[in-house]
Amino acid sequence: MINLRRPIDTRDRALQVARELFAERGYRGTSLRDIAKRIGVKAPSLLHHFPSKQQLYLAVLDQLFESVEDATKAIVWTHDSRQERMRQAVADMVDFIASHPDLVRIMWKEMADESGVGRQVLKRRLPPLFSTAVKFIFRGQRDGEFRSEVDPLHFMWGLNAITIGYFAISAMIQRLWSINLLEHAMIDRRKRELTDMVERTLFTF
Amino acid sequence: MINLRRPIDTRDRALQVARELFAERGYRGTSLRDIAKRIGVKAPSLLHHFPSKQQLYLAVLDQLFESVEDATKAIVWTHDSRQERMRQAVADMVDFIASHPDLVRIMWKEMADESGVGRQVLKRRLPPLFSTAVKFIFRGQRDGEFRSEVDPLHFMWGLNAITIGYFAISAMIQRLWSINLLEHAMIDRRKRELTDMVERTLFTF
DNA sequence: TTGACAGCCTAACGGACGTTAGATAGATTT
DNA sequence: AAATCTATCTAACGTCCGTTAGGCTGTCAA
Repeated sequence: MINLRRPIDTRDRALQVARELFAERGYRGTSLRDIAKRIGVKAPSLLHHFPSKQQLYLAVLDQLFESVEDATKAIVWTHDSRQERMRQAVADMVDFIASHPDLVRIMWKEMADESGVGRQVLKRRLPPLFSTAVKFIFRGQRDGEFRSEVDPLHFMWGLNAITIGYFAISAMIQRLWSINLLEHAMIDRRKRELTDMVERTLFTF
Repeated sequence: MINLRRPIDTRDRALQVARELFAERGYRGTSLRDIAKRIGVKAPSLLHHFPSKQQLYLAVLDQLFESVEDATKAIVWTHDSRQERMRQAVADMVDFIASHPDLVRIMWKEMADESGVGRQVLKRRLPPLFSTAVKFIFRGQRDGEFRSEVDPLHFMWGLNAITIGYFAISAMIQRLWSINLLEHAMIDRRKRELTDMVERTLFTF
């Protein structure tokens, strides 16, 4: 009989499908059998590639954080003013988030969940991301480009809520108002709204 | 033997404990046995008061929406300018949310979840709440108090994310930065930040 | 006084889940 | 050619879950 198995594929497909399902239904709402079925494989086969369901989830989470960290690194190195770089960062952030809808939903579920499986991963990988942004804002304040009465960390928590949180509920908005926040026009509008907000609350003029 | 049972209590206690646990661990992460144990009762006894776990959850959700609707009604009827009423509404909203931490977390989980049990409840009760706010902003725009280039519905989604979303992750912030967002000083700060933001992005001066 | 009922209990059912054991078959290495 | 390894399978185990059946007991109305 012809060999229909493509060994290396299964692991990658598992990561991809797991990401989709975890984003949609959460960790507890997704069974290994669900993931396996969508790949066209039986559940125990997944445990050949990952030691447990929990480890599979953590692998997904790690992959997401890596793409976030890559995106973050890509933002920082330009020679514009800090105000211009901030504007650009917000726009890039929206683009990135909009093109990774699964990421936003998993990340947000993990942040909002108290009994989350990924607590350790968040504890390790989230503070450095915020720290980078906080330092950036702090330097801007020192140089008089950003308002000094703004608390950088609080500002970032708010910005986090209004970008990630905003898109995390896009599925509900689609259901209730039949408006797709991930559409091109909507993303552009959101970019403008957020940039405006950041300019008005953070920038000195 | 003395009768230690206080019949009416159990139902109320169940609603209260269920609200706490659903907020903390989500619908799927909370079992009837968990809820029952915390009340000091066995699981099947809960089904004497509620026909199923799902109905218990929906009862919790209904209760939450009622308190939100009550709070909303309390805001509207003053005779100040719309700008002043908006400022007041934001402050009241923060106070309300901070004093109902369970509400925020359940509501947010429900909004972010695609397979949520409470979809129907949200579909019925969320749009009217937003509609009230949207009409208010719309009238303010007509009278020149609010910027006309702001889209009221988008603005409200953003405001929703930055208030509810912000507090929904307070447990994580406590864990990662040892800062309690629900403390008095933090709530006041948040009130000021949000009022500032709303003034700067929505108000005409 | 008695019968209905409310509120709890124990026991257990059926199903879903994560996981393990062990077999099989093709690919790779020796 | 033989041995080993890799990726899958089937079968099943133990656990947890929501829910049901049925029994007990104290309360209260007729």
